[in-house]
Amino acid sequence: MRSASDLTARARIRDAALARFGADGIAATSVRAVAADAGVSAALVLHHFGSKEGLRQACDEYVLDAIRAGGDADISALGEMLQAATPLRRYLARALLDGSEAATTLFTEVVERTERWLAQGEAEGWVRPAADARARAVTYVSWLLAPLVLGDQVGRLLGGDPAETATAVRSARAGLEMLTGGLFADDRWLKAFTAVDER
Amino acid sequence: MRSASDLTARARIRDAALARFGADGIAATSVRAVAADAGVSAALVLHHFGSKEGLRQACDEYVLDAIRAGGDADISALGEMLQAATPLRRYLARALLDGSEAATTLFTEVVERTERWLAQGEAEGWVRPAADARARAVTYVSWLLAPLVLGDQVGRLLGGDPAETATAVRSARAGLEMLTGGLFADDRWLKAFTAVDER
DNA sequence: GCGTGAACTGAACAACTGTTCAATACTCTG
DNA sequence: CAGAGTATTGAACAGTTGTTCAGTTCACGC
Repeated sequence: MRSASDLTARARIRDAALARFGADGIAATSVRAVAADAGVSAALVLHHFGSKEGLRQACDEYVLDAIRAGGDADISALGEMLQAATPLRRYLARALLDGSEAATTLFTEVVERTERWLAQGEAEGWVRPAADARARAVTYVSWLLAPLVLGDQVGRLLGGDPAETATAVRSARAGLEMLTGGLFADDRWLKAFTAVDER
Repeated sequence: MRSASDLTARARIRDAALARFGADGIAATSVRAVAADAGVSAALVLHHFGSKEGLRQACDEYVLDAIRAGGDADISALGEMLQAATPLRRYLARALLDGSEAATTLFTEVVERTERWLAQGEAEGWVRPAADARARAVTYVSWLLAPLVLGDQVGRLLGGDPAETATAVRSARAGLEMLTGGLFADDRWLKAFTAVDER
């Protein structure tokens, strides 16, 4: 963990913004609050990033780069990456909900990578065939991101110790079990859903 | 669909707040904006709800009641309920992320109801046994809520037509298939995860 | 009709917002 | 050392924020 003082002011501001934006939301965070966290004046924030919107975009790009840098290997790397960097996680969750441009790009990228990955698995026999490959990829990715976005709620009900890694692992394992063996032993719900859907 | 003018001013304000809070976030929404949407003065909003925070709590309670009223039968009823009421959905997603008291209560309630439901299914043989029943229930609920919270992203990649019901159904079906048959045909990922976890 | 209380309003207030600007401190190049 | 350019600041700005308040309109029981 790097200390706050050896970073350039610009980087300190960006980190402070990332944390504040993630914790309280962008609209609820003032430029002055970010400046105070970074130990600089509000004017300097604007000097470096032009405007609050510019600061937000800088955060977007930083998160995007950070995830792209770590996530080239496979999907699980992205998961580990996100588990490690809590402020990043929170910010990303907000960005996804607010529909920022960077978040939209990221979501699209991850979905497409996942769709290819699942198609490959299907060809090699370790992924079951799907009726709607696109919908499956989208749903799978949103499931991957769910504990991230709802991290506070999930963490609270699974022990809620500050070291979130343990609870994240517990949740990930439960998810993997459902995806491996299935949750339902027969297709009663699938049938019921189909029946309702055809109406 | 009820028209805006037959409602009491208080109800109109609450509905306007629900929509605005959900669309833009609470911090980004001003009391004056809500008042304008409801066709009243800003002072009247404060007269009825005391403060902006009071207005938020009223929204919380309203959402909680609306969901409780419809969701007593089983889980799928909650799903349909949420699909129908888009403004409610959006507001709930924000509330879950912000960790409001009502959202926390709701999440806890749903998890506990789900855990009992899954335990019953396990006893009756239509749900596969789980190593960690609690973690499974929490994860399952967060998966249920994922397309809700990430609705904009999911909708965009699955056609994005304004009638969101169609895409929601598509996503729900893909999810149900994964939960019924499983996604992975063998346990390679589960084994890999266990191996990493034990380190 | 009359009064009483609720619904409702416009104007005002202090605090805070993002942003600008002139001025100062700092760091490196020539 | 001179100077150019960057980093950094405090003070000020116009606009918006949540909230207050005195006053007006309205409906209804006596």
